[in-house]
Amino acid sequence: MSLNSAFYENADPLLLAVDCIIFGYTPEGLKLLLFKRRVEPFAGAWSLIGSFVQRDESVEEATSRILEEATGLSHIFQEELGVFSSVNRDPGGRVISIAYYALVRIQEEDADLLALHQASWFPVDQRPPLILDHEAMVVAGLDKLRRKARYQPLGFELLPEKFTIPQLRSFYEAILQREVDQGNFRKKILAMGILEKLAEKDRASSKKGAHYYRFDRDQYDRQVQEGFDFTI
Amino acid sequence: MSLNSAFYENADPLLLAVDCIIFGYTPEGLKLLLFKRRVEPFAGAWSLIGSFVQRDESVEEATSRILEEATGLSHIFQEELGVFSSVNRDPGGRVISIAYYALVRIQEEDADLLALHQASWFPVDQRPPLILDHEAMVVAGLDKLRRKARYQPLGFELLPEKFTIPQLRSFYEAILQREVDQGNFRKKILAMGILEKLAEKDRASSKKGAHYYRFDRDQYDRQVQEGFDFTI
DNA sequence: CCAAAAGTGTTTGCGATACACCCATGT
DNA sequence: ACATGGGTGTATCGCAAACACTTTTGG
Repeated sequence: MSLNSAFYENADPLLLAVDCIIFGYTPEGLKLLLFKRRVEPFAGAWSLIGSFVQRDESVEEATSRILEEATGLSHIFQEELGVFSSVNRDPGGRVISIAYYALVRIQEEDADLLALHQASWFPVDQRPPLILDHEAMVVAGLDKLRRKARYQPLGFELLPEKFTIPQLRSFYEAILQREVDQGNFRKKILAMGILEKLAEKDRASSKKGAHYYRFDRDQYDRQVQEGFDFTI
Repeated sequence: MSLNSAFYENADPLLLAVDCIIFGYTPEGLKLLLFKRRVEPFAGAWSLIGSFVQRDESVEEATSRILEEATGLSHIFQEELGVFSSVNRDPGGRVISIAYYALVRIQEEDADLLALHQASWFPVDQRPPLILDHEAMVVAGLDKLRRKARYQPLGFELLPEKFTIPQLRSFYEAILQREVDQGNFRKKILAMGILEKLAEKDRASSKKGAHYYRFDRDQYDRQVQEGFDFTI
């Protein structure tokens, strides 16, 4: 170890956890993936999914591990939200938690896994009471998602691979919580040059049918390189 | 303890630290407060100031404690920057660090304390090599400060209580790293209605003299309440 | 009276908003 | 043929950017 390990040995060891706010989206609105807690205290209550950070992994790796265990998906969008560290936040022990939010396409996760974990998608504004300070985490996550979606292309993590302009507009109406003008939205988003138009049309919601588009991440990255601003 | 304490007892305890990126500002530009490290490994090298989080304090409290110990000031602006948790980031032990950035008025801190801690202010673009991953923390802090100062009134934490419009403009030129038009800047910032004009003038930098102003936080908070956007 | 910085006024152009209008098609 | 949602075009307003101009005062 080090030449002066007393410095390290005199420090208080703590438990460090990660809790994940997993967001999804359907045409009905934003959703939140919640889990029935299995351990005391508060066994049986609704909770975010979480885990302790292990000695041999970084916090990001712990988050990826948790997300993959819970949904069966890897490479999920994840970003740190904040540290929750009140001394008495967890009656079970002195645990400091790093909250992450994650974005998943609701169709893609493994239904059996969700059942196994006793997990359910809730509309964000109809969420049940949550354990510990998880409600505060969700509020912070919602706030961050709503702010950030305005100037970063987070929506494309939540929508299906293929989507129509009206669907994308509905998503932003849900996020921004206000109406968005059809024509202006279409012109603006297409002018960015980051959507690839597909031949296929969606005929489910109108007789004329709406063209499907796909997010072109390479093009987006190139635009950003040139100082382009995504803001909706 | 809990009914199922095995859940907690089987977890790996870790050391949690806080490291502070302390920014200051002088007319010459942005400054960074660095410290000579006293303990091995890397004793004698330049470092951010930090400390382990103790069992009986939150991470925010630990940060305030560190900042007060280092500068003699309380109620310093502080905000979390990110978690640094690579498994091998610290050869001294398995330490996960939460980086905070803090903003102080350079005149106000206690000079004796700085000497006691072997601390010095460095121009941000002339900083020495730093221990561990502190260089990455500084880069992240600079990035966050530069982004955030554009749409949050962080500048007023760094400038003296009283400042002139030209001084404020110089600050934003340093932050944004580009020239800012005099006339337009003055009109915009005054139109926000968050500056209080003082009778006194600064005659140091011109014969005509420039009026001093003071940031009116109450007015700012009221404006924000009404959906006002600060963006420079 | 002139240089130098503070401070004011004027013009211009682009982008956001509002909204009118045209298109395609299943019933 | 018409209702319905997709898609296009156009007028307007506000505001940021550029920049010319006026003010003040010490040397």
